[in-house]
Amino acid sequence: MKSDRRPPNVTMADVAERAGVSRALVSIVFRGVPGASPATRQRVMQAAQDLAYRPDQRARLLGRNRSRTIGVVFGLHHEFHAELVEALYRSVEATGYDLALGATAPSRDERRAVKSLLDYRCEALVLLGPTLRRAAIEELADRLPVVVVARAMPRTSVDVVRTDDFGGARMAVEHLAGLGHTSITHVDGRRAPGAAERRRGYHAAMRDLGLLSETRLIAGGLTENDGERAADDVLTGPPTTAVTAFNDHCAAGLIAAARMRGLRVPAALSVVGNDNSHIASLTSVALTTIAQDASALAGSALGLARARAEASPDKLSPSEIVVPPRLVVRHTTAAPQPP
Amino acid sequence: MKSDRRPPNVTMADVAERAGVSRALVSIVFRGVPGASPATRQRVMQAAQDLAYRPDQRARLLGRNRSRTIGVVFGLHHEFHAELVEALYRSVEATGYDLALGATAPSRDERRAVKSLLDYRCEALVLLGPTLRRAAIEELADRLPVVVVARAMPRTSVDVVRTDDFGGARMAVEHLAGLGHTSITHVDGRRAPGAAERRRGYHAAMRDLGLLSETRLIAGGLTENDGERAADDVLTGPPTTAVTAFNDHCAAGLIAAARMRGLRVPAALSVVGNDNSHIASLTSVALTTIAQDASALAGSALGLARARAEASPDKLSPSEIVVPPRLVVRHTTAAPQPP
DNA sequence: CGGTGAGACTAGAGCGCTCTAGTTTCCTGG
DNA sequence: CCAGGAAACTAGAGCGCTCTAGTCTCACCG
Repeated sequence: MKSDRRPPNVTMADVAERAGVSRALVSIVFRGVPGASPATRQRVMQAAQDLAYRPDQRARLLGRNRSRTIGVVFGLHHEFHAELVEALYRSVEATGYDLALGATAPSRDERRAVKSLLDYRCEALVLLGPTLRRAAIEELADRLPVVVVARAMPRTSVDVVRTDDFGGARMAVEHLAGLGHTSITHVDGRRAPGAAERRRGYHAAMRDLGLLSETRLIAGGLTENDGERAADDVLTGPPTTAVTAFNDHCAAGLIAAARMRGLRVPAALSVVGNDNSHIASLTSVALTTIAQDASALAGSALGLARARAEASPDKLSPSEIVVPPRLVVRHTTAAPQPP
Repeated sequence: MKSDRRPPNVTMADVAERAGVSRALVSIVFRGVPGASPATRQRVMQAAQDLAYRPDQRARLLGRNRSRTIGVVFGLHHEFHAELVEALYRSVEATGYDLALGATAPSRDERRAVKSLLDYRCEALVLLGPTLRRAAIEELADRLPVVVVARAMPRTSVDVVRTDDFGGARMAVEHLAGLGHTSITHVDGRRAPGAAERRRGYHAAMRDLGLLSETRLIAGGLTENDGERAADDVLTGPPTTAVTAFNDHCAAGLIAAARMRGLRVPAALSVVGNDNSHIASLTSVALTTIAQDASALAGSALGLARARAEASPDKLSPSEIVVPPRLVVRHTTAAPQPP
């Protein structure tokens, strides 16, 4: 089957010649705009098929002076970003826009990713959980529309789409309270992005449930190790029957440490995570957690990006879209053991 | 700071004018080829800086009739692919090539990813663990150079870069034998890609160690659940002190089930996984496993892709590069408990 | 039956680069 | 003092598309 590989690229002119029409007509047909008779359309398509013609994307973009491309900066190793990217692909489908991916990793920082995307003349940038300095993001937003996803940026000039972390934390507490728990502890994420919001949500929920006196806050972190360390603090001191953790990893570490001490989860200790990471769905963990709505986040982000790309600069004032999270009940929460 | 956003794109001509030279000279400077005096070079660079000029990538690619772009198809949710992509970015750095990412996900299949990459006129395609039919891949390889990574494709016309699964399985067994284990069981991956190789490696190692009579093969799978199920078979029947599992997830499930039964790992049962997935490095799992060398795989893949992109078609015969894996010792393996 | 206008189609000028084939400048050696 | 040649620089034709401003055809209407 080693046929004529790499034929001297088939271009529009070739198709035009074979179909016996002008190049412009081929363009019309391929863009699907009016201006060609059905018969001709058919003929052109046939010719294109015969020659295995595919329009050159680069040239298209160059020609019409819009790239119709939206750049997405995402963390290669960040599993939730993967979900967001997938959702973005789905959302972009019907819009006529294209996605260009710029990956971020320990060995490749966001500036690099942004730069290469800029070189391809994206019309807008969607930054997933950017760690860039606020000023850097705003500077970027001076050059092209920027949408920040999954990071709170209070009082900024860029668009933000994020999950309601405050509400999510509240949901976790309410779920536990609903099961009958009263002494509910929060293991927080210290200074991690979102940690403050979740802490506040926890607090507000406890207050509203009349459990203010039971409020107990423990410094945690983002990793399993943080969770394990926090277990010491949780399990000593006043007895607690339930914990909401900053995220799933922290929760998993906590659970592992608790079980190591012979504590049964959820019988003796209920735990709610946050993020619905892959780890939460592992059957050996089966963590009850708060899930973010990737589709909604992606859809909103794309909507904003397009709106700005199409609007004349600075016509729209920056908006913040807050998406509600969802409680996913698995097997780490149960009614408290009768004493 | 809402300055003049979206300035009517600054082009090469603008830079040329400001520097008082021809467009061609600007091109020379930006391509870094000889033909400009240091003084001029300096002047042009300054002008470019003043205008915040960045060459339009699309136009560059169109102009020189080579895209110098290598397409990479990867699975968004496949964590090892993330590592490979990162390594590819590192490898591509110094080559003057660029990477274009095409993501694959449950809702976006490989054909889609390949198609969009093709539209950007990549010069070669690197497919990470493709699930495409063999025929589809070979057909693709008729159109442009294709390198398949992390999938064995015996007797094919495309280049393949993969890890030595046979050797990896052998390493796992030898590690266990070195610790003093003799009754070593293998929980396999049934028909999963790579499973057969690993099974064979296990077998060969057992034979070479004179442990053929201890050989015990149990049907497993790729998931945690498969591992949990396999635990039943492993723990009933003839006593086993060590297990090599098809992959880390299967191993983790096995360990969880074993611990659930009160069996101590590694004291009573040593377990070796395979792949060095994220889950293996979790402190609550800390799985001894076999790691693939992402850098080597990426480097080789890129090398092949470039070689083919540069060579005249079909000059090179297809090659298969097999990269040795590496044993990562964590805390699920130890010497067998004295009886 | 000439005028009109919609529909089908084309010529050709970009888009922002690259690159070949020059032209100009200036040094060097005979 | 000039031939020769390298180095510095420029003109202009692409690359493969899009899109504006046409031209041509032909049905339809007053």
